[in-house]
Amino acid sequence: MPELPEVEVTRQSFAHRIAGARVLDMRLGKPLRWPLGVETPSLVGQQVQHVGRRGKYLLLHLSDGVLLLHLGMSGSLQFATVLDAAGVHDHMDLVTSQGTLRLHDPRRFGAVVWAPDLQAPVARKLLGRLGVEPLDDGFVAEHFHKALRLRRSPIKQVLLAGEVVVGVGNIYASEALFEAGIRPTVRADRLSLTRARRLHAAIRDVLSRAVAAGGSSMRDFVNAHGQAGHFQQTWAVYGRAGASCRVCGTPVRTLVQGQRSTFFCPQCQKP
DNA sequence: CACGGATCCTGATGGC
DNA sequence: TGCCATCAGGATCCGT
Repeated sequence: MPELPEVEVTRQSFAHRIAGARVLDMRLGKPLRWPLGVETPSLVGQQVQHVGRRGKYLLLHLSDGVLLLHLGMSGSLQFATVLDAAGVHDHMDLVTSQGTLRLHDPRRFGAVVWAPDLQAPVARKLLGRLGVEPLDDGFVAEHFHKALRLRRSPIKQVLLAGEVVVGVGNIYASEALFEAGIRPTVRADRLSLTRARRLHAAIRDVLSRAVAAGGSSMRDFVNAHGQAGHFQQTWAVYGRAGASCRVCGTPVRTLVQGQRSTFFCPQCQKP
C-alpha cells in the first residue's frame, strides 16, 4: 500500500503530536513478516524525541534507540487518545502520555523493529542498501543517470528495487514514467542523460504532488487521523488499463514486470 | 555480483 | 448464494 507519499503523509500527521511523549506501555499482536527473531525490549519510560523517515520506513527516535516501522502493503497507523479495543489486524499499540499509536496491517507484510541506534546491525541490514531520498537535495539528475547506467533491468524494476532511489513503489513508478514519456520496459542503462533528467524531475514532481494531496487511497490507506488521501483521482495511467490516455486519447495498456502490474501509454511513452 | 522468480498473508472482486 | 481464481500499495530470499 504505502509508498513514500503515504508514509510521509502518515509521518506528518502525527509526528508533532507524539513528540515529547513518554511511553507508558507497548503491546504487540501477531508477529509481522520480517525480519524474524528480533526482540523488542521494554520501551516503557522512554521519551519520544522525533519521528523521521527513511524510504518507506518510519523512524521513531526514542531516548535509548529507534523504533523502525514499515507499513508493508496494507499497513496504516492511527494516533488517538481514545481507541477501541485492538482488533485481529492491530499488531502494535504504543501507549504514550499523549496518545496511542496503533499499527493496523491485515496482510502483515509490515515490520516493527527495535534498534539501539541506526548503526546497529539490524538497522544497517534494513536501511543499509537503500538509495537516495528523492525529495532531498542529494537526489541529483547527473548522479541518478550515472547510477542507472550500471543497471540492465527495465527502468521500472530499477525504480521499484529502491537501491538507486527510494520510495517509488508500483503506483508512482508507472506515474513518473508516464510523466517522463519513458516506456517502463526501457533498459535503465540505455536512458540518455536527457531522459534521465526528465525522469528525475518527474519522480520529484509526482511524489511531492502526492504528498500535498494526502497520498493515494486505493482501498484502505488513511493518515494517523483516519483521513484518506485523494491523489488517486489524479492518476494518469495507474489502474486505467483500457481507458483513454488523458493526453493523447490512446488506450492505456498494461503489462506485468516482476509479478507487478505496469500501466503505460504506448503513444506518449517512447521505447 | 546482478538478475528473475517464488514467496510471505489476508481480503476484495469477478466469473461461472 | 457458493466456490474458485485472480489480484492488491512491499521486500526478502534463493537459485542461476
